Amino acid sequence: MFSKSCEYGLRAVIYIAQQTNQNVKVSLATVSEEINSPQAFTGKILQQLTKNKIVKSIKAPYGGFIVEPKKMQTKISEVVYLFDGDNIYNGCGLGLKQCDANSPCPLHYKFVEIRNNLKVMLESTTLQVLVNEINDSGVIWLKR
Amino acid sequence: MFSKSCEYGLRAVIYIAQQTNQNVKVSLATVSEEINSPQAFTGKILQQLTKNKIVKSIKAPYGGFIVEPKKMQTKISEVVYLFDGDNIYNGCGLGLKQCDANSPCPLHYKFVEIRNNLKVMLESTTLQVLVNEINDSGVIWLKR
DNA sequence: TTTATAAAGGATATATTTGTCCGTTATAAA
DNA sequence: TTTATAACGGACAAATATATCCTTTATAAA
Repeated sequence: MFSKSCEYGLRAVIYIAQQTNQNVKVSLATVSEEINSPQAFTGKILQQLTKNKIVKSIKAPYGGFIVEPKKMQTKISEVVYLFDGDNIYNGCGLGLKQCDANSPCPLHYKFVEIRNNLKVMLESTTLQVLVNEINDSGVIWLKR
Repeated sequence: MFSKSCEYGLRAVIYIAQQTNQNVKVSLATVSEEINSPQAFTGKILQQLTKNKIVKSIKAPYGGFIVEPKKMQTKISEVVYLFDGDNIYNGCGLGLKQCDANSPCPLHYKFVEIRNNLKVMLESTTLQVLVNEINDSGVIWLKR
């Protein structure tokens, strides 16, 4: 479904958001450990999230990553877009460049609903929403 | 969503099924031309479809590929499974190995419905269904 | 039986994704 | 001001996906 980069990116940002919500700043080492991802590669992922202002990095001793309050409104779709673009919910299921109601591929109409559900889900789910749900349930599963 | 191999595989098998339905046997050259895919690579794809009995190849002058009548009941999910496995509708959206109702990732429940819709769609759509729809609409868009 | 045709399949090439290594940079704390 | 820490970023490596080339094999038709 998503690329590895995107999966790691989503797990990382959700983890950081949840830790920020507990007033905890987390280092790369901690993130990669807690989401079970390769550390150096996760470093690159976090750089992308930082450049795009989705997370904030503190470059210093006792530094690390946080999600600033206003960025808790970040939609999951923005994170997905950063790593994988919008092909997953806007592209043709059979890989055609041009595929719409005017010249639909044989699976076009069957895909429309599914892809739209996915899009709506990704666009209606913010980091804050996920953090709240995690807080309510008490457990966070991001590493197995 | 799907790999290139899977996209080519789906386009190819749909095209061949539709041509078989018109009593036309098609060569690799024709298939790759009509679905706009690289010929040699498409050859490998067709070999996989042949080995898995989804299409039948006739290795001879004036040979080519057809979909045998009983294979018109092949589900799209079988083709997808052949190339991409079932991760797309059975795997965790965040890439966790273990993710279910007992230990759900933060997106688990939001994904359940979407992935299930996809699964149902792929499992309820047969080549015959698509060929009928193509025949009804009169046009087949598989190459742009 | 010979020949021409088209698929099969092995070897290889290219591109992209995933992943690592290591020196550089910023900065908090001593 | 010095030092230790943790992110940054460039170069490189490995794995996988995508794609090509060319020889071999099967067989229909002449």
